Amino acid sequence: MEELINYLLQFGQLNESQCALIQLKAHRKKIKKGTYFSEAGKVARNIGYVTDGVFRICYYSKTGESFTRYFVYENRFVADINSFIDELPSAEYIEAVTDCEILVFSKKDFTELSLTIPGWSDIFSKITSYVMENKMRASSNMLVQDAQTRYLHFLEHYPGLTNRIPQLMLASYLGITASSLSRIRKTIV
Amino acid sequence: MEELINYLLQFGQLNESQCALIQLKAHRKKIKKGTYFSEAGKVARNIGYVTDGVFRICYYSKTGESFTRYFVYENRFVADINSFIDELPSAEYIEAVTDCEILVFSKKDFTELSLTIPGWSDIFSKITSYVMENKMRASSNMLVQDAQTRYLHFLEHYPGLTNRIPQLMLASYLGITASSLSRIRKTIV
DNA sequence: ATTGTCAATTGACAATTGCGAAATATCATT
DNA sequence: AATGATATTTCGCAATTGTCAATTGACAAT
Repeated sequence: MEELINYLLQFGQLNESQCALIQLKAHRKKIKKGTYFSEAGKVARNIGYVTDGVFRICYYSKTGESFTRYFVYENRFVADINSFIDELPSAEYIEAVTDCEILVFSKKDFTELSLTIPGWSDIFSKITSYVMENKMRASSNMLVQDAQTRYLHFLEHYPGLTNRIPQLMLASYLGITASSLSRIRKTIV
Repeated sequence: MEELINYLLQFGQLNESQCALIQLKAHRKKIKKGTYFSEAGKVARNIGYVTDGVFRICYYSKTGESFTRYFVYENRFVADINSFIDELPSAEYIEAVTDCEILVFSKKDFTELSLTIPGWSDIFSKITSYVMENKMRASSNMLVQDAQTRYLHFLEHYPGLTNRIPQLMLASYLGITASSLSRIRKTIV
């Protein structure tokens, strides 16, 4: 809970009573591995702050194959932000890759905080643009690197995450097949 | 100028006097082909709305090779938004691929509009998250498609743009070499 | 017309990665 | 411990793409 506050304070100012109010609105929730926090086609009713576990944001091809856009883990917000803010249908699925624990804010409470706390919206637009910019840069960088470079970069940037996610999901994030990833791992280790 | 207002109105509400104020703050500026609107390492002092021409957002490798992250053309905003908002050094270059004309807002005028027009900030955070989400989805999609599919998708999504940009830049956006792009074009046409 | 410059194409070859199938490994359940 | 389900590794081969070098094309300056 403290971590949530510290995270928010990186992006703007909040006094003690505002922090207390935020903590009142945040509710703990567990999400079982393999289930979805949010689904494509449905409006995202909640935004979550991950306190434990790993999610992946993914979509499916016509043939049912899944592709991982990115992972979200401890001390980051997880949500389809455009769906949540404008109440539009989500474009993607948010799947719990491990058993997860999050602090959820409902749309109603989130809106209430926007009205009560000046700067709340600003904090979130900063978080959103900062995080998205990084995600975009990451996948744009990957496009011009070979598979091994992408894998090494992942190891370096997300140490420990490799052991928490299935290789097939990592492969689909890296834009390669599970076989390829397996070959690469062999040459590295 | 009308197009700017229409664009903004897609993301929020503005009354007539607010629109007039915005138009007062927007200044026409020409940017010559091959020059930079914004440079890596420098703080972005302006945000631009493209009325004519094509920009590319790019970066350079140690060896001087350039990589194109994405293109921005008519009726879209162009800026390193995180640099502009938080006055941090830019991460990338914004280069005029053709001769360009833009409507610029200085940081000072932009801030003034934020204070004068309630909702101005909201409009921009919506534009930012909407646009970035799309950029991110685009490059994430590209990662799992082969080069020809990426090229066809580009043709379909940005009709006419191919003829306005050098193939080398398009290739670096698609994440392939100029040779590869040339071969692909040959098989298509 | 000629030259120079830069962009785009082409070709030969090498390296990377995908594909499909089979073999192992891992893990949960009984 | 045995079973079954799923994940991962491995293999051979095919397809894609990169690299490097040479050629061609377009266009401006002389």
